[in-house]
Amino acid sequence: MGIREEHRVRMLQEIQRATLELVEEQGLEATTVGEIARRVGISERTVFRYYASKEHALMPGQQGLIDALTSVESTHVTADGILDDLLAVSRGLFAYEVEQRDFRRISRLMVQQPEMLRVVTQQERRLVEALSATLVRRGPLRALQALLVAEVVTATWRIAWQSFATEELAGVESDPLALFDETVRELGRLFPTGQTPGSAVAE
Amino acid sequence: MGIREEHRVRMLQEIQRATLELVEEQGLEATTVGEIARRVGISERTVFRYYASKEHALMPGQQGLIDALTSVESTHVTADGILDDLLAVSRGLFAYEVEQRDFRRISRLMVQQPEMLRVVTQQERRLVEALSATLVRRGPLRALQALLVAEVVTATWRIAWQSFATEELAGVESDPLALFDETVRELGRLFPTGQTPGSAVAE
DNA sequence: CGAAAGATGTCAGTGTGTGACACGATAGAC
DNA sequence: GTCTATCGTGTCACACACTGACATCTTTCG
Repeated sequence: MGIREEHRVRMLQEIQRATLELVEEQGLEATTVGEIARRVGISERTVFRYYASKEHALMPGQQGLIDALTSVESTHVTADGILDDLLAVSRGLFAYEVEQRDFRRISRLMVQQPEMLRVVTQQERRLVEALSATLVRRGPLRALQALLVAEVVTATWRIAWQSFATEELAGVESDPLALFDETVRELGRLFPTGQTPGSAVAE
Repeated sequence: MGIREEHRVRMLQEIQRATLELVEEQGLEATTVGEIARRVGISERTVFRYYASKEHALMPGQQGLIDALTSVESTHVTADGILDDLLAVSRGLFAYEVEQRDFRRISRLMVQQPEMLRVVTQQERRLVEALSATLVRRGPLRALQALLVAEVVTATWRIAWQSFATEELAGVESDPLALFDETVRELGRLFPTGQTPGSAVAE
């Protein structure tokens, strides 16, 4: 594809860049689509032709994470085995993403502006849906298991990210891999025996 | 408090009832605040004086769950012990809630209209924030642990709820307690040994 | 009773998001 | 290289979700 595809990619980038700048300057709420359009030099209408909403312009979505996770071909047949594989891929991608400039900028925003966490979790819904659907379709997992695995992977990613963002803003230059591992480790510690808790208690 | 408080409670109920009806009839997107107002017989402006948004009118929030969980005084000092206590309380509340009429109606909507799941998870953000904040404030848990516990409790509730809703819509009349227990059990099975997975893999 | 506080409707305004149309630019056929 | 279908863009009109301000009526409480 020639000029057209090229132009489209550039526009997507320009709009995202402008949005990111404005949100850093004024916050998400205070930034209007009109301002974004003006900064890029296009009409408001055109912004919506590239991104479905302000939020999408800011954070086009975990498409990379979705693609990576839904294309994992696990050799395991148990839920915990598949989870391990997915976490391993997430771990690698996390270490890579964390080096990207925009990822860090969004991390900062996530800690500074609580509204941003809403946007992140919102986008992650798509990941949970896509991943659990994939797992059910081609795996030996039941719907409940697939959903649990997808939610755990997503939550792990988000919490590791959030922790990283918090530490970094506090001035600590931490190792992303170590932080991801610690998140997974602590998560595992929540289930020491695999027993069902609370069965004896009622309301 | 006399007439005023009484009237306020009634208005809250009436608006919620009207919203629920309309969303059942037409879906969330298709239902406008104007319609809600008209059905109750009040002005559009007044609807917003009772609920911050259409979504809040439909589902005033897991306030019950938030209150119940943030007031749990656990005797345990480890993350997994506290998690057990919180899950036990959730379990009891789940069994109770599931008997409520509106809870079932919302359950049905959750399965039928995918947009609804967005609303639910949205509302649950407040729960995660409130719960993790409480755990950090008065518990021996580090921020990361508190966040993990809060996310796990929330996800468990949501998944159990979702499973229940799915089964019920499929015609299966299932035992909510058993379903909640199964969700917790499967979750525990995802972490059989507590080892850190994937440490050897990179991207 | 009378004054302060609260609830409601109306009105005007901002911001998001969508459909329709016209116009200019590009791509591929010839 | 022209010609035509397709695509990108701006403009306009519109629907809907909210918000602030004001006037009016009602409840509360001294």
